[in-house]
Amino acid sequence: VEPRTPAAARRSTRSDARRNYDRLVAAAGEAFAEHGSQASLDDIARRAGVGPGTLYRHFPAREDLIAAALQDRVEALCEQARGLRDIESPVAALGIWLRALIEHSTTYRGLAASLIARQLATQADATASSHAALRAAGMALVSRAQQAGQIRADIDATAILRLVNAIAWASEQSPDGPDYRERHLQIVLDGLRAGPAGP
Amino acid sequence: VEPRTPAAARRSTRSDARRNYDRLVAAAGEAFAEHGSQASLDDIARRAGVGPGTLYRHFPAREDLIAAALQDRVEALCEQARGLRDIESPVAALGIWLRALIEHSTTYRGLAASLIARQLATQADATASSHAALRAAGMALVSRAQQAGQIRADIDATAILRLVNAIAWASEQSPDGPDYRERHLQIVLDGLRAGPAGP
DNA sequence: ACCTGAACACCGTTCAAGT
DNA sequence: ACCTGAACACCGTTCAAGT
Repeated sequence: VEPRTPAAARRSTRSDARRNYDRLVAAAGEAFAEHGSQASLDDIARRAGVGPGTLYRHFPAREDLIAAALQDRVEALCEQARGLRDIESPVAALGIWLRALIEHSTTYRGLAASLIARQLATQADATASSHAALRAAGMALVSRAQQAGQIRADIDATAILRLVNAIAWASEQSPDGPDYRERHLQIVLDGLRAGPAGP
Repeated sequence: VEPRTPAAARRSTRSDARRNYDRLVAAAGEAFAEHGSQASLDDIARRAGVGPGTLYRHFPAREDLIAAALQDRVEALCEQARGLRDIESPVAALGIWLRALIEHSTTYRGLAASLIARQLATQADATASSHAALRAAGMALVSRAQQAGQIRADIDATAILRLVNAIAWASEQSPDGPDYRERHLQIVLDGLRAGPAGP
């Protein structure tokens, strides 16, 4: 078996494989939007008109399927991060991007817990995934703000991304979630600005 | 059927019912400690030596079983909150208690997501549960710090508890979780102190 | 090389039959 | 009043048989 990664399967020469891949990604996008990132894989295969084995062949883990369904959005976020390098204040740029990241993490219900948590905010194994670029983009923005002395330097970028992702997770817990995301982010940004000693 | 709530079943007069209740709680505590709050309910019933129907009779939802297994710890946390009313600085008292809350939320893997999130940090339906007292204790400590002008007042206590619980959740995401809990809490506390306008 | 779908293991939940 | 355990529905995952 050659194509172990979704990327390889996507580049397959066989038209039926390529077609199944696309159908699965489209079906997954619908199912995740309806039922959250824990949507039934059987149901996704059924929607796509393929057997469950075909789904597993293309996407060995649920995370791979989620990542594929999110690919366009992830690339857009990376692009936005590149554009924000030109902004005057590093901490302002960081705030804008973290806000967009929270929105991304709440694209599907359960997403913050499913995918982002592991691939965005841990040191390990995020290397091969499409979210590696997202993680790198976030870390660059954090580093820039830290080197400018605008946010505290006694915490690493990974942990900051994890905390911000936790805000996205928390916003799923309350019926009026979106209203609090902004305030939570504001509190964390203020806390990052305050420095280790406090105000 | 009379005893719908765990509390009612606990007070049952029949000795076999009472014994099964106790066995289930003990088995649940072990299983949750081993496999997290998503441990198999079938396995818990097996450990307790009862049929799955008996488990459901005593604990209609997984949350009821978790709450029962945590009852002693919850009461201890409430007791600690009462003691902290005597401390000089309201914000210092709040910090101490929130630290203990995070520790509580990480008693079992997945606990922050399972139980606390809904029963501690949402406006709705937490009334009847044993966690209602926990929620009330936390809100009192927050209010006291707000009224003393030590933390910002532009966010309600429920949302603050949700954010702090999110820290507990986040600490499960990294292998070196405990190390970052303290720093995350410090950032949030600094952000709460900073006030709406920033430093 | 890829697809299919039956098969397996596991789990949550219900309920008729017991005592 | 409570317990039991079989039964059902559903799901993730694997794999032998196909093309």
